[in-house]
Amino acid sequence: MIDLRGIDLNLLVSLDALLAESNVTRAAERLHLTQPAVSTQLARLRQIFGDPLLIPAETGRGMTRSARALALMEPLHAALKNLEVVVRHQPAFDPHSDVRRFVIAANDNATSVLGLPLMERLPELAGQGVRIAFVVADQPSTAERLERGEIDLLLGSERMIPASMKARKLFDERFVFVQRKGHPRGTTPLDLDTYCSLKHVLVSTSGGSFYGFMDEHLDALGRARRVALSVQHFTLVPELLVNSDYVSTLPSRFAERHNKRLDLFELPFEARGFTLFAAWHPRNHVDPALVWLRETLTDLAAA
DNA sequence: ACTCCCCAAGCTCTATGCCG
DNA sequence: CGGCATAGAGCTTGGGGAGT
Repeated sequence: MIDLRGIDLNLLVSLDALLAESNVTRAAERLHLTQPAVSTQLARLRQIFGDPLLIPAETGRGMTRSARALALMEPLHAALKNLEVVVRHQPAFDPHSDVRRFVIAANDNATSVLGLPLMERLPELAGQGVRIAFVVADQPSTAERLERGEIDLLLGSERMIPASMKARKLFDERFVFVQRKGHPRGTTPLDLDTYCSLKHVLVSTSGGSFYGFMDEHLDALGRARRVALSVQHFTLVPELLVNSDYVSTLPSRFAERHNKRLDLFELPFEARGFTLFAAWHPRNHVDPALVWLRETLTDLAAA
């Protein structure tokens, strides 16, 4: 049972403006009310919360948010935004004028192939108000963080997507073989014997493993390769390869981003690829800001 | 169920006090 | 002086109770 007796929800809208402005007069302008009206609202809010919320600064100019006020800012704003979505169903999102922070969880492959293009093009796609934080998708807490609203969007392959989330396919991915430009192997097409004889760098996103998808495929063929190094981050591999004779097997889009320094070859055996998805909490399905973000990423994935 | 009326609440504005 | 708080007067709005 939700009990909000005695609380005028419009007061919370005023509080949202007060906390954003830290200034009664400017909050009043924003709310299309007079300064005394908002001042009395602030007095009522102080009563309700049992906290000064805004404290007049020592200098006599400006006000400072109390600790309680600071803690309230984000959740209150998010709650009011959610409420607006429910009530109005579709408040428009304008990336060029609206203020919004997005948190995207992804491994460094997805961050490289989708995040970097997004970051590079952000200045033309959105205004100063749109900021994006990329965070590591660390299973299994990702699902909980999506649930709590700490993460807006998860980029990952099918096995990373919690069943309770909505998801959209971004693209199919396949693996390619990579070696540095000028590698002593030469640039002829790769055969299975050569592949197995080279020293491989494996990306183990869970960390520490020397046995990956490719090794499963080789197993099935009754073959094996030499995995000399295991790293947890895709982004380390190009640097490692250009300064050595190590080779690797990488997702093709990631490899293409480094084609100035690395040569790409088809694998000498059939290897299963994967599909990259964007996933989000069902409550955000109609949030226009997240609809925009998903559309933008889908466009970039298709480009 | 509907209408009418009263009252409380909250808005407006102006004026003014207070504080650094 | 700038900015917030408060007071008083007048107005509108909406809820609740009483009467039909």
